[in-house]
Amino acid sequence: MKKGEKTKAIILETGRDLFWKFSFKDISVDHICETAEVNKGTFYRYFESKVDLCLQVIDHNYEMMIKDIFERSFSETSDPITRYEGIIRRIYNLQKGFYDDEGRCRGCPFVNLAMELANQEESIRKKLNKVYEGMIEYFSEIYSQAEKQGIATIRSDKNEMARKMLYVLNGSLVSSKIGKRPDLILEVIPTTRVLLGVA
Amino acid sequence: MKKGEKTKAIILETGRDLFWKFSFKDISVDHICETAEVNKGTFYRYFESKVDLCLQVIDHNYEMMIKDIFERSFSETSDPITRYEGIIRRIYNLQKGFYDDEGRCRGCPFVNLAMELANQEESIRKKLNKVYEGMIEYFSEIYSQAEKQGIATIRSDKNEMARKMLYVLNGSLVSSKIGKRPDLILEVIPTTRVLLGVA
Amino acid sequence: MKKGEKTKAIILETGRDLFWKFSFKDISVDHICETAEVNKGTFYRYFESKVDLCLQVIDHNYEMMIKDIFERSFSETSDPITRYEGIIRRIYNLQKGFYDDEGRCRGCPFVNLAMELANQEESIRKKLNKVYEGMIEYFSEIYSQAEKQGIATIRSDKNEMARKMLYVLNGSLVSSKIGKRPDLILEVIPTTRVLLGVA
Amino acid sequence: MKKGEKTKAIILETGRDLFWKFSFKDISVDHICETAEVNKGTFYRYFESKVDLCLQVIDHNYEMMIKDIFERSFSETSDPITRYEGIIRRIYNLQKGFYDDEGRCRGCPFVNLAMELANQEESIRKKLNKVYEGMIEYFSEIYSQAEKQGIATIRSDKNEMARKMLYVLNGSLVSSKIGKRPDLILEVIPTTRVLLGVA
DNA sequence: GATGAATGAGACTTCATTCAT
DNA sequence: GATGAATGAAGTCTCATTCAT
Repeated sequence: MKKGEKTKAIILETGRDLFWKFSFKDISVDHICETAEVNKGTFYRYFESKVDLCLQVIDHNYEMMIKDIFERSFSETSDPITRYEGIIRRIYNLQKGFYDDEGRCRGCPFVNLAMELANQEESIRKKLNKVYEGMIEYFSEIYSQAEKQGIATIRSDKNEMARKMLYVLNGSLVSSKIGKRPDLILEVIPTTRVLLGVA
Repeated sequence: MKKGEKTKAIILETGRDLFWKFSFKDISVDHICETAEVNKGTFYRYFESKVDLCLQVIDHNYEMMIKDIFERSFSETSDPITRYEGIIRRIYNLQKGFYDDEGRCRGCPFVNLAMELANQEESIRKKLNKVYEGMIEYFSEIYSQAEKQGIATIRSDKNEMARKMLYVLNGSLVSSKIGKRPDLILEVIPTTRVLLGVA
Repeated sequence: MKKGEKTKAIILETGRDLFWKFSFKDISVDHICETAEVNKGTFYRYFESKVDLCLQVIDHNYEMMIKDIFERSFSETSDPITRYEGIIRRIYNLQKGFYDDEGRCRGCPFVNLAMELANQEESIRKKLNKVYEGMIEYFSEIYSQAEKQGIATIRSDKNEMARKMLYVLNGSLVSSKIGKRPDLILEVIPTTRVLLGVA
Repeated sequence: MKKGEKTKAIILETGRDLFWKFSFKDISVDHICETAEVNKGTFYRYFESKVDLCLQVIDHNYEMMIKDIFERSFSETSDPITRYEGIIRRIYNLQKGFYDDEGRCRGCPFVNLAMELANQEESIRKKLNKVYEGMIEYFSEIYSQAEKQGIATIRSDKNEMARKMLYVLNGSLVSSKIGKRPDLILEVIPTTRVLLGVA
């Protein structure tokens, strides 16, 4: 890794952390630069604008989520329900970690940005929409398998079912943030069992 | 209504509209004053700060939601499922209206503010938490009745069930905003039927 | 004059002075505010942007030029040639004053801004174009009278002749600034006599 | 031409083009480097500073003007009036070309820089002053010949007459830029005929 | 000989809030 | 009771230049 790449990576990681912990509008470029210990000119050498950083942060978060949460859960087992529980448990562990460290849940980095910016920054809204399409594919896969194997007894269009699974998850993340209650995320597991018709 | 009260009401309504249409940070006090056609000095006569306005906007939104959405749906019928569908349909109509007028869904005014500010403005987070406790009481009531009447076949702690109903609703509002798809809100109805175990 | 008007007038006069003495790009809003002893927020209360100030400065300069140079010269006499000489002499006196005070000629405030900004700020170019149309009307009037009275022996379209008179004047202002030689402006008088065919 | 010389020539030509098309302050060193496709370090290897580049651009422009406009017009004929007309026509053609390509006249590269920088960058002012002294020599020569040959009937100090010829030319270049009217430059020809007293 | 990285000052502009009338 | 004026901190972003390879 060259020097420049390292600098960019530090800025990216700093933005990722601060935007998630607080919000997009609450964090200034100055703040990011101070935290990352880089010059403001350097920031704009690597990112066209604050929004551009945000866009790249979303990409970065997406890649990490897929790798550390979805793919890891998938690689552990081939049972779709266990896979799903692995995903939720990992999300819970993350928020529980934030809660223990910071006294509050950070919530979903995608939902946070979406609610803050979707109606003002079209580029961000579009990217977040694609993020959720990606997640829906994973959920869709889980449902398909569960349905094929007779574990899930409820018949549905697989994308529609995946969307519903997403509603439950995102809704619980919202509540856990508002209520400072990471435990609520665990309620997603039995809820989704009912949704899929798993005994 | 006295002149002063009227002025305050105009500011409150303007804040309600703009914070919802855009976001808290995107709307400046200047912008509110220009739109409401009041002087900046006047603003600070009626509201201690921008956050104070926001707090009162939340109260106002809550009152309107209870009156226009929940109570109206309750007064129409005594059937719990029909009541629930009335609530969702009213929420859908609202977002559909925004979509037709503005080309996008505004999303839930409480979720929006929560995701934007919960981790920075504790006073706002607390108030939003109470808002959802209020909503949960309504959902709890619906479930209790449905369960008592044998319409809902799934047994659960009523508050837990109400929370799950909220997850589905809030999750769908998030997705409808990100995807500019008000129709997704209607998916809440069948989803919740499954959750409650309604035939 | 109300307080606000006074503040605006101070900013306007400061901008007029600094833009003329230096240039548009060399003078920052900060610099103007410090010189005018007003807060930056106050600046933007009265002017939408730096370009907006510049536009109003041009208007202000134009009004002053018409009043103090053209109208005054016209009111002194009815002889067109004497009127013209009055105009040039007043312009010379102005630049001579700058030269004595500051060691250099400021040049024409309109030509300066035009050369600096015409190809980047269309709004400024357009306004400056109108300024010169205004000046051409005065020169046109002078020529018309001189021609009617038989003082000017050269026949020409009056607007074309006025434009030529403007070329000589503006050209001399350019040279006086580049050469730090206010005296060159006085050469305009005999030059224009030849142009008009005045004995 | 060695590689280094070539690199320097590219930067010089890029600066020449951009400073003329826009202005000195509007063009950043970054912009020049990107357009010239050279590294910023390389820029500062060949030029001490942005002002240094500007100084060399002026020299370069001067050499090109002398060669392509003045010398070429002189070599075509020995008649002083035809020579003069050749100069003006070439200047017109240049501006007409800019107008056709870019929708506007660039104006005189010397006048542009002078009005923008004369009062802030003494080194640039001085160099521009010398440029005009050079031009005056050519005009002086034209007048001398015309006067000697009896073509020009007006008696004058030759340098003074040359200065006046310059005023007309520069003034028309200013007007053509402000008015986006390259045709105005052609008015210089009859104007100067009157000035010289050519039948 | 050339490159990419870094710097710090400063650009224009907006903010929530307070003060004086 | 209400208005317009003023404030200073902070916002995003660009600049000419230098440094370390």
